[in-house]
Amino acid sequence: MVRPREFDEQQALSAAMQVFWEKGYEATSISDLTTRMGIQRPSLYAAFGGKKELFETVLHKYTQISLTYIENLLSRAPSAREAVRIYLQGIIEGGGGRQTNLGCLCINTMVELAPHDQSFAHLTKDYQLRITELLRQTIEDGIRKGELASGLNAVAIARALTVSAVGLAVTMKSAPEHAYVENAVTELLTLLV
Amino acid sequence: MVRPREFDEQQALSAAMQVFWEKGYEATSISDLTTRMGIQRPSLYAAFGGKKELFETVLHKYTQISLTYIENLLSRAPSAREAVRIYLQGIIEGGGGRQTNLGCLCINTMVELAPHDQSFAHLTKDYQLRITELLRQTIEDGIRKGELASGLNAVAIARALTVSAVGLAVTMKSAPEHAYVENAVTELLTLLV
DNA sequence: ATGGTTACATACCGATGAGTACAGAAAGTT
DNA sequence: AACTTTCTGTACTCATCGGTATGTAACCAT
Repeated sequence: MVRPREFDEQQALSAAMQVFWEKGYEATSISDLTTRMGIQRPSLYAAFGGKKELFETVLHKYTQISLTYIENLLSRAPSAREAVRIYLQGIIEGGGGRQTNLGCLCINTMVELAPHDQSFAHLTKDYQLRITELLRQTIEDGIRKGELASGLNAVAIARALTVSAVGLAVTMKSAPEHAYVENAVTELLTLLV
Repeated sequence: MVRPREFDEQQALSAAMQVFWEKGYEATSISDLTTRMGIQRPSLYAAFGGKKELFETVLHKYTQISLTYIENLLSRAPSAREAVRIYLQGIIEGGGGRQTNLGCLCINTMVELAPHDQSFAHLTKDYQLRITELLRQTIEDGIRKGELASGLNAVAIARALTVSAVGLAVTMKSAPEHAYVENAVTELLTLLV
């Protein structure tokens, strides 16, 4: 009813996302966050609860954005194979607000926090399953349209590609040779033949 | 010349490896280390330099052990395809001292530290390249022996499989369904057909 | 304009972080 | 047995951690 927030919550969340993305959860301090979010300490606690709660909110926002982005990417592609190629290529080149060598926030979280926190294990696993589901639909559409061989096991391929996409996102963090990852992607696409 | 160390350095390093493996670099404190290594704070600094130096030593030891283990695994398998299958299966089941849901220390490091530290980026990338090289040799041996089709692109397949192996190790950290990863591995093995 | 409420900003809290000084204990050498 | 050297263990430093108390400024309804 009185005195509205002076900062935009979504904008602050985006800033927090950037910081967690760059530094990881443990290495990010509250001071890092308040500086980049442009707000004061007590405001952070009042608006977002605390470091862990803020991170959960940030991660949730990230998965929403990321999955929507991937869904659009896949559905707008001219063919099933192109869809998968564009998706994997995007991981290499960092499309959709990604910075290549920072990988995927959700995958980073899977590595850092999933083994120690059940809720993060569940959240990150769920993210991965949703990607698999999107890929499965893309592949099945391709089969239905006659672009892909009817004998393909859409579920198995979607799972293999998801695992590979995770590996690709992680590999990017070590700044690999361009030819290395391009080559891997090309080979992975033969799963669709 | 006088008073030898009261602790075994290699044993202490193994203990430190365990801790870093479980908690990651940032989340591990010196107290965590000294407790599990069974030594006192100043002994740690005297013997290993400091947290970062200790971690570098630990990571070096880890890559040595891991690569030797993988090399043996691949070379002892009855066939090229079996070799790759056993390797990927090992990631799922946690062979060779691995604990499944902790993933691979070197891959964890790639995620946590590679983007912020050039030396770790190099070290982890090198680890990955060595695995690729081992896989390439295995595949080429298979082709030479007639187990695998002569038209296969050994380099590309080795790269794709390495990326997938990385993804698999990461995926394991979120405690996925057994069928999910088994399925993915089976599908990935079709790259060798 | 004013009262009641909420956000902001400074300054602080205890706990813990990495790293070290220093004294006492143990070993090899003579 | 005494001396020198190195390791061990306690206790400390200073910085920073996550989180909070408190006073002040800003807003809205009346």
